[in-house]
Amino acid sequence: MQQYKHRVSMADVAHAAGVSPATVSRVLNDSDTVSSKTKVAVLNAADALGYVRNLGAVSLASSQTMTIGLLVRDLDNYFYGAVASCVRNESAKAGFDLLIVSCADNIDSQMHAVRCLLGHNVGGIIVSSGRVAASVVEYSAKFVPTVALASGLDLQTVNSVRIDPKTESNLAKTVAGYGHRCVAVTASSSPLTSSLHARTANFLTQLVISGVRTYIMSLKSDTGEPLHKAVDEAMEDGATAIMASSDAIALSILEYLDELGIDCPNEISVTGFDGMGPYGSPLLGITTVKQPVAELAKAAVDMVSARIADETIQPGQMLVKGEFVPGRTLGPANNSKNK
Amino acid sequence: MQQYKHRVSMADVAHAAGVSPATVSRVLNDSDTVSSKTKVAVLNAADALGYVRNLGAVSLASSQTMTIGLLVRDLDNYFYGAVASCVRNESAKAGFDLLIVSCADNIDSQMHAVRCLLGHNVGGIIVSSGRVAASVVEYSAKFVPTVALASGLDLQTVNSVRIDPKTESNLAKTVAGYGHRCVAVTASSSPLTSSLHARTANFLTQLVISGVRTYIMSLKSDTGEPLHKAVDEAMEDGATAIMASSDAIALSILEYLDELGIDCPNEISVTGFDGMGPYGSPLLGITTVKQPVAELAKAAVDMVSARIADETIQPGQMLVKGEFVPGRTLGPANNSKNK
DNA sequence: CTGAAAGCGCTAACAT
DNA sequence: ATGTTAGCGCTTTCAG
Repeated sequence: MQQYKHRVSMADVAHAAGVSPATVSRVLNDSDTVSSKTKVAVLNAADALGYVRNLGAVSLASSQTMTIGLLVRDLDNYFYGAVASCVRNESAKAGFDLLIVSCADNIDSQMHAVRCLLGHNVGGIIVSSGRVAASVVEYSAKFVPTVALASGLDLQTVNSVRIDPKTESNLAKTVAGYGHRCVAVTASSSPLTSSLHARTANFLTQLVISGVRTYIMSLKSDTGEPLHKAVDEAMEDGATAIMASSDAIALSILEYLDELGIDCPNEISVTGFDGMGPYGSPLLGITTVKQPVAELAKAAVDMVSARIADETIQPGQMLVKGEFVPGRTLGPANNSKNK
Repeated sequence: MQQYKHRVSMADVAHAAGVSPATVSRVLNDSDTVSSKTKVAVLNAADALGYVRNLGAVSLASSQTMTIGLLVRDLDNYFYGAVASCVRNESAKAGFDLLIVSCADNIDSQMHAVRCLLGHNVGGIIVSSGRVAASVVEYSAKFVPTVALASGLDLQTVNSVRIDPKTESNLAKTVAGYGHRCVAVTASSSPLTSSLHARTANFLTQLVISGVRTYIMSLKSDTGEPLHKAVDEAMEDGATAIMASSDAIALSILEYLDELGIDCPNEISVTGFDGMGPYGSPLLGITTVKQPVAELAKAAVDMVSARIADETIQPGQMLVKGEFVPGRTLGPANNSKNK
């Protein structure tokens, strides 16, 4: 534990303004039962002394809060950065402060992050990450309204906003429509995701329905050697297309194919998911789906604030539509066998 | 203000474990003066009741804190996301919780963000954004140890960690070395950045030294119409190379050139800065400089924690080296005139 | 319209 | 080794 500088307190401001602490509190809380003269005096005193409100004391005394928390696992991922950015904007509009905490890829770190948020008395928590354990989200939901944003989690106790699974099926259909008969799908394995990631599952389901042979590329990390090996194996197994569960993974795959001198999409097709920022650039030309982040964020903030305002509201689920981004990395199948 | 659910308090845990609140506090603070039997009893009770520590009350009572704050302006920017991610990892290693708040591009929002962090009793603040006003950073420094990370700000009261300006000069030299005699440099204008962004200034200085004619591309936003217009004008003015102050801007420029059917680098060269994630991809091939984010983050966290631990330490500055990334967007000059 | 006093959850002497 | 007490900065009845 470390000291932090003793700061100006409400009592100091009260003293300087020649009023009682209670009055200062009233002024700061915009109470209408204060004369405008004292209001001005207090505000001036606060300003002159450089007063900063102790939010911990405020929520301690009032059992109230104007802040919500955002838990993200990976800010080093453009998609979640964009999510955080949008969630902040929406929170601000709704009059809430947003506290963002990020965590590592293990339960302990995630639980710690949730407790940190709860410890700061957030009124609600938005969790955004496919790789946050369900138990962590459910734990959060025991204390405050919790919403899973773009997470693939489907829990009764928790609100969720995510992209319509049809968007994922449609992408799979499109791939199948290009004549691919053996398609590999990436599956990020994490100590936390016991079940298959929802997106991967949706891809697979549709591919199977479309009569396509599927191959699961199990990835321990999103980049590097393991990915290379998985790509090699998928191709050996006859896959003519790879459906990556994110643009970041798709890009890594494309880079590897480029290194190998394998032509995409003529020898093998690759699709991504997210369609954000640089990944959606026409210069990269990734065939992908653009997630409507702003819409997702707005829905998430609306949900938490509604449930904070009215405790009787039950958690609900919501789906938004993604937009197909054509790109140049998806092409007809069988070319590899023709050459 | 909104209610938040009444939670289990230390008194409840104490009661359940049949001890006094003080003992619970001792257990939670890992005091060695507690018998292992009671320790276990308390821990079990806390667990059974779902106890979550009220961090506000803790810092209120102890005037101590184990959390530091990170202020970023734009999480919707891969570079700052990466920074946030690294800062979190380093903080965790140092035993600090990290509270991240992001803000909008105006002083009010930034001041609010700093106050939010201070209000939650952070022991120190790391500010990461070129576009955060100096006054905001100095305000923060009045209360807690503050470090500017990769910001271009150079203030006495504040620590700073940034990339060595030589890295920027060297990039400019390299551009000049390719024979460019009229080079445009992007300058993001913001209500907050009164002076020129440090990076832009460093580019310009070196270009002038190298005897190159310079042209300043004033950008109101990093993308869209204004950018297009600025590119048009720079080219009309005879620029054969554009030095963008970030990869994101460079990419937007490259996309526009592509739209126009202008060949890069044969007709005009473009360089970026940051070299992170997708922007550093060989598939994009941007000639840029890679910022050592992990190193920057580590230095920043080291600085705050050192100053939190020892108040007498004076704020210092630190420079780290960036790494040149060749790419394919920088080529010899004059081609446009030859054709 | 304003002040006095109690108490939020916790820690830190001081007792024992 | 553990309990008692005061008080951190604030809000909130309750008086006036």
